[in-house]
Amino acid sequence: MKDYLRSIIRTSLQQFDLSNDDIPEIQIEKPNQPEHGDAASNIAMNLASVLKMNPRKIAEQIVDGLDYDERKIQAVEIAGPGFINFRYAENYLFDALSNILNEGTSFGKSNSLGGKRILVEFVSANPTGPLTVGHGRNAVLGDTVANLLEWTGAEVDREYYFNNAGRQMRKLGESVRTRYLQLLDYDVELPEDGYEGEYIKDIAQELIDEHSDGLVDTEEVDPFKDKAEQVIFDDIQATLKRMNIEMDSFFNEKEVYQDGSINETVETLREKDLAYDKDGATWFRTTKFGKDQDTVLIKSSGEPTYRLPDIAYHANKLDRGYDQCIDVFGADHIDTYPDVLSGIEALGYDRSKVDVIVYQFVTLVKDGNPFKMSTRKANFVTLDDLMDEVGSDVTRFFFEMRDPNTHLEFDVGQAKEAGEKNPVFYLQYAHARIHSILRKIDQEYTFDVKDQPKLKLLTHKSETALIKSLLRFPEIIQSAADNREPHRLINYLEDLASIFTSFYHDCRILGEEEELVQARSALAKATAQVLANGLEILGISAPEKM
RNA sequence: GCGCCCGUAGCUCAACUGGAUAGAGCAACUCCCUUCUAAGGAGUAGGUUACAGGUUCGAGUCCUGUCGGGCGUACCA
Repeated sequence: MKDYLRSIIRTSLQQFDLSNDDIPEIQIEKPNQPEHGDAASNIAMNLASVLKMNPRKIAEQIVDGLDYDERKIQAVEIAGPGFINFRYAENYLFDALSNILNEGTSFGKSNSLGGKRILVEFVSANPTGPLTVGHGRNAVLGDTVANLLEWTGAEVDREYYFNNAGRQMRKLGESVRTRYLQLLDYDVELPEDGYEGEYIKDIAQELIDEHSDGLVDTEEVDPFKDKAEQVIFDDIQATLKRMNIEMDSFFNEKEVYQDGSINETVETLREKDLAYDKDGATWFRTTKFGKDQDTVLIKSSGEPTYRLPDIAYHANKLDRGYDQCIDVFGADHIDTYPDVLSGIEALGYDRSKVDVIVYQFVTLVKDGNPFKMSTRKANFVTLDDLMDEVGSDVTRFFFEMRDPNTHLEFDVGQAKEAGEKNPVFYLQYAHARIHSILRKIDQEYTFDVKDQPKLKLLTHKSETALIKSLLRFPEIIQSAADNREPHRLINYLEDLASIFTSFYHDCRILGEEEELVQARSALAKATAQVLANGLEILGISAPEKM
């Protein structure tokens, strides 16, 4: 419909002497006030300075030149400083409703990203401990954005990038070894900066179950580290699965070392004079890309910093033929990704193919005070704990309902309480209510399948409002996907559920004239479908009974 | 010090990328279950959109400055 409005406005604009450059994007939006119609354009105001005319005058001329289909548009009005307001025709609404019922589980899907292959990289937590609520925002955001992109036609792969080498993993192995020895009554102390979590003891216990005291004399950390990695990864995957997240691939940082691309990357940068040696280290000329300082790629110890494998990894992604790579990470990485972009640009890739979703940190509040989480110090709240308390639907919803770009406060003490009266139930409840009615209709009525519902009977203002809300669904998905902002979908679904509830109170279904029962049940069914499709994208269940 | 993000009702957050009278949910108060699920509904109250300027037909949204909070600013990841 928006496209249709844009096209007829564009046609009418031909009466003005305007070059294409002078015509701004034609914006169509839904007015806040119902009296202002179903759709509005501010085009006349935008053209006022170009045409040097009074915007209302421009609006009048545009409207005079509008050639619109009366089966779609019932009325066009000019209001305020020069808004052009459109009212949809009833027939259009009925056609749209019938279209929703026909499309069913695919209603809302589009092909705007058709043919595009997109890689979404998210979670990417190193296997040093269980996933915490801090990771939760990343995990849910990444998965939901991936779902949104799939609904707009893209072919999406989900990837988890990790590093099982390096200092932190070594500390982890040492910590397991210490706990192992302690469980066997040896008097040893946890190393400095060791991992203090209870889960380390569990891993040590597993080693005892498998090897008894056979590892007591093992000096190398590897057997402990490898066991820890395996146990922790199993745990992480179980947590993800519980949250309805399934990765397509896991990428070990080690791969970019083994296939030589680390070296290639450095060599290429050297050839282009973007890398050089100084003080025993290898530096990346990030000053060429607008930074204040150059950045170390390889430390004087010979060990690369994380930036180098990051650059090689992103090049690897693009080599795999993705049209777009999306990274999801927290605000603490905000200063590092420009280096990665500069790096792949230097290697000859198109940096616009890498897109980054930065989300702000989750602030944990316990007993009214904020506190810092640290995996190493074991003061964290795991996602599993959270799901034990409130379930996975509430957990996902919680991370999806807020703008990624704002700080999110999470009160542990109120988690369960919030779980009991969480807005997610409002959506699920509306869905369950509809199915309850549909079950009763199934029992009490037998509509002839060939008998199309007489949608023309749906003229109550609550019915009209509900239909109008339903048909916005596809454009909501589009904007949520384009902006990588799942909370837009949540806001919409809450609004829809609220409009449905008004309909539910104003318009009875059971016990009315049979034709009206059929028409209203069709409307209810379409509503349930949209709620279910929306919840599907959010990775949240849509129960038929509650 | 410098860079990025945030500041909206008592609390947690929206506001369709600059639109018309800034909205929900909790919490508070008043009502509504002989009616398809009360996990619901109707209503009351609650605001100088941190502050000060600026840009224009129009600013919560854009620009400048101030204040407050978060995160960075490593040869850590």
